[in-house]
Amino acid sequence: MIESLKNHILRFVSPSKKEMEDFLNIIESENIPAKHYILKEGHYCNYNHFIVKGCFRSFFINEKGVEKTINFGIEDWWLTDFDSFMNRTQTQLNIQATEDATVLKISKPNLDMVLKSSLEINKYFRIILERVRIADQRRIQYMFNLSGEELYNTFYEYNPEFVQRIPQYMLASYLGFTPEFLSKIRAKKHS
Amino acid sequence: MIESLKNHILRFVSPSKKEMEDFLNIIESENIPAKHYILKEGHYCNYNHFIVKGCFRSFFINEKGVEKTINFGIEDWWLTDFDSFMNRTQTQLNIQATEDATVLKISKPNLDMVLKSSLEINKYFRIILERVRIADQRRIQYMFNLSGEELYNTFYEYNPEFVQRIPQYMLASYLGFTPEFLSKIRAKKHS
DNA sequence: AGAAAAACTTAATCTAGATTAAGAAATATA
DNA sequence: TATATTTCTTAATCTAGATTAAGTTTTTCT
Repeated sequence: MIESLKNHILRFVSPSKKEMEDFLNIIESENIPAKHYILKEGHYCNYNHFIVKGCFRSFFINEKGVEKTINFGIEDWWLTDFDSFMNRTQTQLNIQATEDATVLKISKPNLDMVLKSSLEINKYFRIILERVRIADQRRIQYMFNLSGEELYNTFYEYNPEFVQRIPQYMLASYLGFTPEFLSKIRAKKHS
Repeated sequence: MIESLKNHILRFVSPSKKEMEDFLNIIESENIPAKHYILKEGHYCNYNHFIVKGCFRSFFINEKGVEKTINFGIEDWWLTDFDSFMNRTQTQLNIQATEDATVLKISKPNLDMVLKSSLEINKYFRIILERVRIADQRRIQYMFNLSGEELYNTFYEYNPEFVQRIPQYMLASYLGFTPEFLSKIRAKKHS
């Protein structure tokens, strides 16, 4: 199971045997049943999670009580609230499994320890973050420039299988509009 | 002038004398007059830029010909199109100085060379990217949850001096609405 | 200093998407 | 296999912000 993380690392960097072992040794694993949380508003985010199997969403609840989904995570993604994790602040986010899931996780002190001295693990996280940055920028660009309907069509085009995997109201929330509006879009599309 | 980059690095990491020198040695510098570009749509983004003095905006031009500002950069920020820079693809972005500016810049091959072996410089960019990630996530969260008026007020609250520094139409574009709407907000506020 | 260009304002009209509400399907649970 | 819960749909009404267009103010350049 830890193999999936090992393989992911090897896709990007080439640690020595010792470097890899030192890193994998401080990884913990956990099974999360569907609908359970790995992070809840008001708590401290103590782990960065690598998703081995399953799907998660991170969302916050606004002042009107509406859930706003800001990210999804699936297999081979790292998921955390960086703000809370790095700055040791209380999180405003909830991270919930949308289906039965397995994660590997690493605590802040353990991660700090490895990052203090391991060149390749630093490289690994730097590269991951570069890719995340590209994805975030692209998302911001889309949000600015596309209508709701275009956002849905674009998302569907690039992630057809994923759309089947989650309830529509979560996708609507992620794309920045209401579930009712998503229904409208789909009705239009299939007519 | 390269002192400002050196100081920035020392705020986050502790390279050896040699590590710092090797890095600073491959940095180039450039003065950019107001309105000039350091990146233009269709070109390859060959540099990551560290802003010593001045202000830049990165924007793309949509199919209707409207400029959409997706980022600003000021003193002590790194600015590039990561997608183009990392993946060696043609950029869709323009990066323009909004006032006379000075940048330090590093080419992709030179940066790759340093990152291959320097632990501290890898750490440095990893930490920068973690902070960028936090900012991006916060921005997405705001964009989802705040009205145009709230976005402006929040931005103004946290960056009062910066609002004076750029034309309003750029800020409107960055916040995701039209300059006319920003005028409306301000008229309301000052009445 | 004067002309041209760039930036900002105001106001009327229009529209994408929100809101509200009610019912229908689908899924989970006993 | 019935009941409860969750998810999805439809439709009427409403609103934040876009669009268009014209005029004004500010900045830049010669």
